[in-house]
Amino acid sequence: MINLLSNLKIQVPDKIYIKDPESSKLGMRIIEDGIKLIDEVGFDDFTFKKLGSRIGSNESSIYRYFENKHKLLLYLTSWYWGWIEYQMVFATHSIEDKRQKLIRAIEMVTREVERDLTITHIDEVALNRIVINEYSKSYLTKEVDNANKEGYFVIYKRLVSRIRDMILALNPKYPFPSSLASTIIEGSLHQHFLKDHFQSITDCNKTVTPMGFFTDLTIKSIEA
Amino acid sequence: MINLLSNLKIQVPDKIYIKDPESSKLGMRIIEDGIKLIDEVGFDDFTFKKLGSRIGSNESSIYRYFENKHKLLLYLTSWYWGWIEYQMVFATHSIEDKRQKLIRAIEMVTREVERDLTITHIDEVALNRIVINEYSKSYLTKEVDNANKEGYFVIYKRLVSRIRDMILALNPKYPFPSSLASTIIEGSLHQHFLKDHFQSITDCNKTVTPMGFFTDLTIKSIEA
DNA sequence: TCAAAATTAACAGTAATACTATTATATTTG
DNA sequence: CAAATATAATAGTATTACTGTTAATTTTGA
Repeated sequence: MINLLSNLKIQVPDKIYIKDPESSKLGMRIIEDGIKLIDEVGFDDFTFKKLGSRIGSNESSIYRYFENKHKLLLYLTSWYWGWIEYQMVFATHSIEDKRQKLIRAIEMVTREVERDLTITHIDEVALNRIVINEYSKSYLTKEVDNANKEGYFVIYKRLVSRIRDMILALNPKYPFPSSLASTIIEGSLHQHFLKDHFQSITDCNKTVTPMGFFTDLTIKSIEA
Repeated sequence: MINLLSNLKIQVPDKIYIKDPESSKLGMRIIEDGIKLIDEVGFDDFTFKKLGSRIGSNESSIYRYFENKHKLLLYLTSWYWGWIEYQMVFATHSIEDKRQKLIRAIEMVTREVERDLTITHIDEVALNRIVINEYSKSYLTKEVDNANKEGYFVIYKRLVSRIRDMILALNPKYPFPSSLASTIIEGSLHQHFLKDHFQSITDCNKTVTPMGFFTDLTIKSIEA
């Protein structure tokens, strides 16, 4: 995987940006330091002005790449899900056993992420924290339906669909494959969040993982 | 239940507000129209200025009740979970069969809400939409840990704990009772949201309900 | 019932946000 | 090397999220 990825570019829906940030040095810094700054101060307190001064550039130059900070969040989270999707597809494609394939897929979408050193300008661990803390804000808006129509969530939806298909492959009669797939992905983010802030309402900690919980939940649900 | 509730006041942690909105006419209107306005324009576009002009009052008068709009959201969602908790406790307390008790509890926290006509100043249906669309924003902030320490989420956590206890009562050996309980509640909100905006990644629709999905999931998981 | 206390309305003001627009300078490309 | 493009610098605007002050109104309790 490691060497394969170095030649791959994660494709983000191009309507999300005005100018492709991967196409210039400034664009790369917007992504690189954008991730770091959002991770540090949180999305709510993040502004293009702060990012500009951090990268020694100007607020208005950043506006040439992204219409607003919400679009930047959509870019970052789309990239994240594209990266997860790639890893999941790669890790599962050669597994013939349907059960093992699904288990591996769940592992890939629920596990703790590690740095991908083939991609130098993106800190995936920080980005994972952003997804855990901020992803909901990308769709919990009055404009969801438009954003969805524009295709801003295709990658995420495709990832959910892939898991749904693996669930159906294992048990074609299971009545809630899409809901289970979306629950695994969203629920995993939520359990990671609870583990860090609300330990009393989760079992996840250093030894119990969201992966363990969702694997158990899935297998029992569809094999029962 | 209907007549019982009319004499009950849902207790919201008092650190959330500066002055108890239930203690005055203006306070009641802040709650009543606050719900309507947030429901209409969304929490992000909601301001005290808009609410003030809507209720024929002044921005700064609202600041006497709530420090900021985030606190108002915490108040509304705490009230909502307190209301759900009350209904759940009431609906389950006389059920002896552990399995039936848990199923009923899941029903109460996942079902579509209906107006409670004993409470005139709160539109629970609109409030339910607010919880679905905005609840995450109440805790996905850099200040979660402080807010949690101040007790702003006690009601929600208590509700999750009640369901965890019912899960454990049914199967004391089930290894993920807290995670399952929190997944039922959070996941149900999420499925309701998907049903309205992302039909392709949920099975929920007019006939299939989040209730059906989570009941199946829970029973299979803990009885397997 | 009258005075004090509390509440609310009205108004003014501030720092920050989320932009847009313009111009000048630097860099890239054909 | 000229033209095109990208970026930096600056200025400006409407709105937000407040705080503070004063005046009017309502509540209360002696």
